[in-house]
Amino acid sequence: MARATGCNLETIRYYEKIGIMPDPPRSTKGYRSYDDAHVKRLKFVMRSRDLGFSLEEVRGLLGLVDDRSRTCAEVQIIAEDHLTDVQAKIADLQRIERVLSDTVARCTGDAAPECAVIDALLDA
Amino acid sequence: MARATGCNLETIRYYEKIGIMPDPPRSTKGYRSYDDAHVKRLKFVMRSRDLGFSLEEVRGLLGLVDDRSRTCAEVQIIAEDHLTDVQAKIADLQRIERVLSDTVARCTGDAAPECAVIDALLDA
DNA sequence: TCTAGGGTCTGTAGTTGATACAGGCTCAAG
DNA sequence: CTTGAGCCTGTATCAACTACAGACCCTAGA
Repeated sequence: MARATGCNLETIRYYEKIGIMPDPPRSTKGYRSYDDAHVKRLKFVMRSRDLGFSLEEVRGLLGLVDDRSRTCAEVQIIAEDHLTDVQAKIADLQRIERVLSDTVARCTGDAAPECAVIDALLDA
Repeated sequence: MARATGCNLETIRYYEKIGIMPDPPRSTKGYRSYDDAHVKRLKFVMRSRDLGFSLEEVRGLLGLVDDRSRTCAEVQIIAEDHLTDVQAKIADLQRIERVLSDTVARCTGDAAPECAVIDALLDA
């Protein structure tokens, strides 16, 4: 399954340990055997993680996948909360980017021991 | 010093343990006593962390503060590397934001068990 | 003088999301 | 029959803290 999905082997076992992935059936020698449903679930997890959902959020989303009697409204809440988080992080990073690029621009970059970046950090 | 800087008490001791902050002199009963230089250094660390520098990067910056014979060019390298990282993170998050907001927009948000977000994660 | 409350001290464990072994078993090819 | 690869479990490690436990210490009020 690691090869099929590109997911790290240890990560799959980690997901199993924390209950994100189910315990798969084992061969007589104890080897895990996975089927298409496992692969599909893992891909779901990977895509969710790639979109920045935390494992707890993924757990919530999986609960909604597993129990299709639950509603779109529940999913919407999780996704919108996450979207808000992402937007806040973007705003934060953009602020940082502004400060950094302003300061770096004032850097002469020469061999002198005076530096605009250090000064900004010392005196801001 | 925690009160003076707004830094968590445990965090200050953590910085001391890992060598970001120097071991302060102690009273006879073993209480730490800090002076203005400590406060200034801690504020430097806090501002650097706030700008997203890792503790290792902060350590590098502090080295340049401590040894003013070193150059502006060295600082510029650290700061520009970090700026590149920040810009990459912003781009990543903006991609995520696009996908998320597109998907959430297709969410009906009603009581039905069908959900555009789940479908996107399942079938993408 | 006693006591209650807050502060400080050290040291250790927990957090998130993995990743990296160590040490052992199994399996297929040459 | 060996060699190399793969799998198994379990534990340790990473960043950057945070949260205790259990022990002191210090000051203010009764």
